[in-house]
Formats: sequence, C-alpha cells, structure tokens
Amino acid sequence: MKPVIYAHLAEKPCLSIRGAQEEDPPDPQLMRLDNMLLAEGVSGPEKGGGSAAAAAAAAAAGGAADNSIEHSDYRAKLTQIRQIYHTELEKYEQACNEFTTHVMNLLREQSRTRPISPKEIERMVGIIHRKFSSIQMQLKQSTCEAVMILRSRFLDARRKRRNFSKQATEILNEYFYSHLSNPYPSEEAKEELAKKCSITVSQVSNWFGNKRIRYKKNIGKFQEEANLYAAKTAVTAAHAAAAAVQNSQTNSPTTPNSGSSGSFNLPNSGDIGFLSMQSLNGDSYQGAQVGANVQSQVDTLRHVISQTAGYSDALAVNTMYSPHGLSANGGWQDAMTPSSVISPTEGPGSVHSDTSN
DNA sequence: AAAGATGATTATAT
DNA sequence: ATATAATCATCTTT
Repeated sequence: MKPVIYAHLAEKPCLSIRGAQEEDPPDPQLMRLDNMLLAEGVSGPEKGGGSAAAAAAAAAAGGAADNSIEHSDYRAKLTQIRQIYHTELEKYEQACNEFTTHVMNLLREQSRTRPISPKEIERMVGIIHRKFSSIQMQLKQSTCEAVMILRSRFLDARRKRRNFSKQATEILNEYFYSHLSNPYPSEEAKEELAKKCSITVSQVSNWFGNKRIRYKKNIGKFQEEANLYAAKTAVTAAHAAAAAVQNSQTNSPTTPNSGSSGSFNLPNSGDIGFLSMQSLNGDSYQGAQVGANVQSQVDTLRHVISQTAGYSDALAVNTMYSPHGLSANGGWQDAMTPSSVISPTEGPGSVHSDTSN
C-alpha cells in the first residue's frame, strides 16, 4: 500500500525560490533532477525510430526475451512523459523569451521619457529569468515524480511476477531433491540450471533460497513432493547404481531393484529416511572421483531404498564437504522447531508415482 | 473473495 | 559475498 521506492523524491516538495538571491552556484536539487531526467532518458537526445530503441534494449537485455514485451508498455508511457516534458519546456522557454522582449520594449519606450540605467534592465531580466526557471524546476520535479511512479508500477518485479514454467520448476525440484543433503548449487551448477530453465542465475538463487527455507519450515508439507522427485530420479539412479555395482565385479545382490522399481510405494516412507540417515552419516561427498554421477543420486536412493542394505552400504561415502556451517551433528536443516520434525503423515501407501499435472 | 503458492525484495548475520 | 528469515505483491486454487 505504500510505495517506498521513490521516497527520496518526496522529501523536498518545493525549495525556497523566494530568496532567489544566491543561486549562482548550481542548485544541487536542480542538478539532481537534471541528472535523473537525463539518466531516465527523458531529457536526453531524441531516440529516433522505435526500432532502434527496441534493438538497443534487446541487445542490452541479452537473455531476457519476454522483457521487451513487458517493457514496451513502460517505454510507451515513458515517451509520453518525455513528450509532455519537452513541449512544456519549450512552451515555458518561449513564454519567457516573449515576456522578456516585451519588458525590454516597455523599458525602451520609457527610456525616452526618463533615464534608465542598464543596471536596472539587467536586474529586471534577471528577475524574470529566475521566475521562469523556478517554473521549469517545478516541471522537472513533477516529471521526475511521474517517471518514478511509472518505474515503480512497471519495473518493480514483484508487480509483474510470472511463475516459472512447469518444466523449469521440474528441473529445479529435481536438483533440489537429489541434492537434499546439501542443496547449495555451486555457481556453475546455478548457471547450468539457469540455462536449462531459461531463467537468470539470480532467479535460480532466489528459488533455492525460497525452497530451502520453505522446505525446512514445514518438511511434512513437502514429503509428497520429495518422494515424487526421489522416485522420478530413482529410475535412472537405479540403473546407474546397478551398472556401477556390476562394474565393480562383485555380483550384485539378489535381484537388485526388483522390489522397489515397479511401484515406488515407500513403506512408511522416508519419514525416518533421510533426516535420521543423514544425521548418522552427514554425507556430501564431493571429492572422490570414482563415480561422479553416482553421488548425486545417493540422496535419491536413500529415499527409495532404505531397506536394501547392500546398496546404501556401498554408496555411503563420508567425505564431509561442509559448505557453510555444516555442523557435525546435522545437515543444513538442523535447529528446527520441534513441532515440524514430527512429520505426522500417515497413510503410508498413498504415494502414487503418477505424473500429475 | 479467501486461502495457499510462489517469485522477489529487504534486513540481518556470518 | 552469500544464507537465512521475514515480508511483500502477485498468481493460482478453492
């Protein structure tokens, strides 16, 4: 309800024009207004055809494709403001000139009947100019205000928020839940995710920030989702794991993934699963080079195959990478409210692996 | 329309 | 610098 973005503009509604004696040094307030108008492209050089401007915007934006559409409205309004500003300014200038010449003529006529010192004329002109420049000032100020309002209306991202595509959230969730024990993507990972989802890196960061905090805040609410994504990646993970196990010569345990591969209805589910699991062996393997892609699936596997002991043993790697403050006792989600740890979800077998959308 | 979900911003801490 | 936590403003669902 209260736009605070342009608060700095409202602090000085009108400066003292009355005492226009010492205005020789360029008024800082006026300077600010001028600078801003210039920066905003209001008082700058006329941008020619709209095409050139659009091209420039597109080139500058680079990755933002939908931006141009969203900004077109903004730009239209901005040019409107610009035009008003310029016509008004011209009008004032013209009026000022007319007025001064008029006064000059008057004085000249009077000078026939009485002597008028040039000093006096100068003074007169100065007064007139000051008067008009104060009007100009007001024009500039209101223009600035209009621009700022426009800005807050259109450029504040919160006002024009669009949800990410289903596909993008899919990818992000996939990453999140398959790195659940350490959901802090590196800079490169973020870049890759951003590219895959066609969003910006900072959007990826925002997403993970939000996700982490919201997941931690109410794990129970996200259980279903977690299981779903765990199951989703488990298909490939199982394959990879199986291949890895076989590769390492040892005969794989009896029918490796027969039990859980078909219908991932996790028994009593990961409730006890990852939380306690990761407490036991704060994982986050990173350094070992053996199966770089296997590690990313460890978390996933923990969800799905908490019983097939052979696997988790084989995959349990303890390298403790500790990105931030990964304290020994827990992962990134320690220190929680006791209530949220309970995870009161029952009805164990109600997890379907359908891709509902 | 109310409630929930979600992306972005802000304040604060490390 | 980056993460968390709270909050905002909008979108989506009910």
